[in-house]
Amino acid sequence: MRELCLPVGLNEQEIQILGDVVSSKRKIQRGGYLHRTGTKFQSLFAIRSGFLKTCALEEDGRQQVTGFHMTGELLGLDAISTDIHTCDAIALEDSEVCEIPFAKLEEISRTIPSLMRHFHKIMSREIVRDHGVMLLLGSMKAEERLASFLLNLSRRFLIRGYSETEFNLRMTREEIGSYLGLKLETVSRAFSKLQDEDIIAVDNKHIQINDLARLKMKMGNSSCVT
Amino acid sequence: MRELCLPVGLNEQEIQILGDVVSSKRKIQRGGYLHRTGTKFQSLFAIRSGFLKTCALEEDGRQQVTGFHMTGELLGLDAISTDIHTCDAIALEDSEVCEIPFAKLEEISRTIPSLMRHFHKIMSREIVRDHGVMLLLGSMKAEERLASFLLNLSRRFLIRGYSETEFNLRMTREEIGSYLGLKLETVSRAFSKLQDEDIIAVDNKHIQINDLARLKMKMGNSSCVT
DNA sequence: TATCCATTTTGATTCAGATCAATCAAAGCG
DNA sequence: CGCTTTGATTGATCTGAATCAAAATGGATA
Repeated sequence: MRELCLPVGLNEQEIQILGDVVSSKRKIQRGGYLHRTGTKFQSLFAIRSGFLKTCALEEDGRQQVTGFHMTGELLGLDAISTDIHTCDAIALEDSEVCEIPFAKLEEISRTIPSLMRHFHKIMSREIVRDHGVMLLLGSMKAEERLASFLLNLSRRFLIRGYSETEFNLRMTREEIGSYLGLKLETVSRAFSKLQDEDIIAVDNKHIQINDLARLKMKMGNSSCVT
Repeated sequence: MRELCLPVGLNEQEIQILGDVVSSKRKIQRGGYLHRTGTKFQSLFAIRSGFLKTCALEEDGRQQVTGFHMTGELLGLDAISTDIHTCDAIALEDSEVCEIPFAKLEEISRTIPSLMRHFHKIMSREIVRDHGVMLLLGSMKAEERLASFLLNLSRRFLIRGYSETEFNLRMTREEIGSYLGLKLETVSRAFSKLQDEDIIAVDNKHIQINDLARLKMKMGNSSCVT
């Protein structure tokens, strides 16, 4: 329970109540679906371990990775609006999630104000995150996007107690490209460029950040350079 | 009260309770700020009339329009996560909003389940909307983006009882460009192109859609054309 | 180990949109 | 009523990323 994203600031009894709601755990193999676009929404999913991507797909076949998700994050928020999942959630490595029946969560959040409050903050944070991606897609160049992406991963690994300068990517260049609004070749070139400048070292999926400061520079200095 | 976005499916007594919470109305002149990035978050704002834009701005000065908002929509959802507004909200025409103290909304939503449910749907819908914009920014060409934008406006005007084929834009080409991840010249050219094809008629801010069906085609056929 | 398939890298070329620049129209103002 | 400012359109040119193509690498499997 403790490792869930939700119980922040709850007391023992409240955690107990929440624990009764978070009934089942589910394992998803690498490549497996946690949920599919168009299916009925029942539950949110809290990631206990692993790594997943979410993909939106339009009627016209257009498809895009809308996010990469790791331990402690909550999936399914988009489905609340229509009770239908609006994206696929696919495991990029073997993963484990807790299923949280949404109706029950709403019910108990009525009696635990801090839970409700926290849940609202999580939804709001997702909106803020999306605005950040919109900014990235709308105004950054390829290299800036990749730098931003790597720094984002770096920070999230750090928070979870892993190295912020050395990690393995779980996704392909194509998936990164889809997320960043770039073609996979462009992603590859951007990696090579950053490596040539000794800012990072790339060995296929393994990333070593040599110079965090300069990587941060890469992200936000387009206006300064010009 | 009735025209607010929140009271969907509430009974008389519940509407009464909500009405007590939605205390003050506020008028904002064209060009005025409803709220600013970095200021303390207290309240959500329900738009009663008018038209506003929200702008995210990064530390590095980068700025982007994250949305255009009209009657019945709810502003401020992004600020719940940190209790600080993460964007500017600026009126593009004289507007009127209802202030909804968020703490009170959370409180009464505990006693009115349908209100809580509805509020969650509104937040979730915002997430879905943002994913749509991400898709647009990540995978559409200029002309497709503009078509998508016009159709979105068209639908929203229709819902509010206005013409879906004839309306006045409240924002400049530059603001449209910022929202769509394009430069203003590109927006202007895309307008001209659609006009040359007799799909729309443009007279400065006045838009007449001559062929809704073909405009929809424009939006989603990049894969078919190729 | 050899084979196959997916993934990644790199190069050459093309193209959509950015940038630079000029013109024009409408609105605000002394 | 000119004058200035702001916004919009259009043209010419440049550039970053897409596209097309080929080779290299890696992992999975027989």
